Amino acid sequence: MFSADLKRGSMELLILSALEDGARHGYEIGKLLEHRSDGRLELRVSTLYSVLYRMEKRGWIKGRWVERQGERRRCYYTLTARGRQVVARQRQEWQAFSAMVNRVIGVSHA
Amino acid sequence: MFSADLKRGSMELLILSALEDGARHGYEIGKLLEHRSDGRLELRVSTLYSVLYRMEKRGWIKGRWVERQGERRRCYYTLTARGRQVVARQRQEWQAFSAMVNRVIGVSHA
DNA sequence: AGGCATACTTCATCAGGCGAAGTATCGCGT
DNA sequence: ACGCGATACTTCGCCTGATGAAGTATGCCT
Repeated sequence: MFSADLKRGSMELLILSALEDGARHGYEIGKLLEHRSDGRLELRVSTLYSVLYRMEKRGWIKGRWVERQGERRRCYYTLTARGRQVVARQRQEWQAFSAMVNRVIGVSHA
Repeated sequence: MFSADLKRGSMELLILSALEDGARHGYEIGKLLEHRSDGRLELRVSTLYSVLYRMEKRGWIKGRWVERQGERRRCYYTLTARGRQVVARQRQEWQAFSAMVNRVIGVSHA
């Protein structure tokens, strides 16, 4: 629904924010974010997993494979200490940025 | 100051919004946006002009060269009818998007 | 004359979201 | 038993758009 370019700067933050209240696996993160946005945010699987792999490689999150009887294999991700710093930083940057844009594009520049 | 990825989805809108109250040339647009954002938004010249060329090719804006005695040559851009539609559409999309993100990354998901 | 601001141009690079195609398992209805 | 949709993840190549770097040229101030 929203353009890819719009999402570019915030995919990491959105995904990280889904991990703030505990471990989740990829598919779950996707569904959660779609739910939290009332279906307005659509996450493509390729995007979702590529962001997760990238963030794990950077040490922001840590994945743990869980295989149980009668369940599909899933990789549960948790935030690292570094990841917590990153999400705080990105949240702050996003809020400053969105406030700035909203102000600059706002109506009254008379 | 803000990351390139963050800016990705909003450069066009920011620049278009600078043209809503009349014709301006490239350099002027850059300075205006920097001023309106209290210096927080830094526009690179290469970005600025490439966005302008792109938008003109798409018919959102129309450039007009002005050369006067004792002045440098400047290209003044104005919004086209199509451009007015685009800026309205992009503003709406941006506002919906930023509201959605702010809500999704917001603190309380207990 | 020198230096800085003004004003625009061109081009190669790079990262990130996405489409497409694939693998595999589980549960449900018929 | 069989098909189908949902679950869950993987890989790869494409395309777009912001950027850095380098360049051109002119006007103004000292």
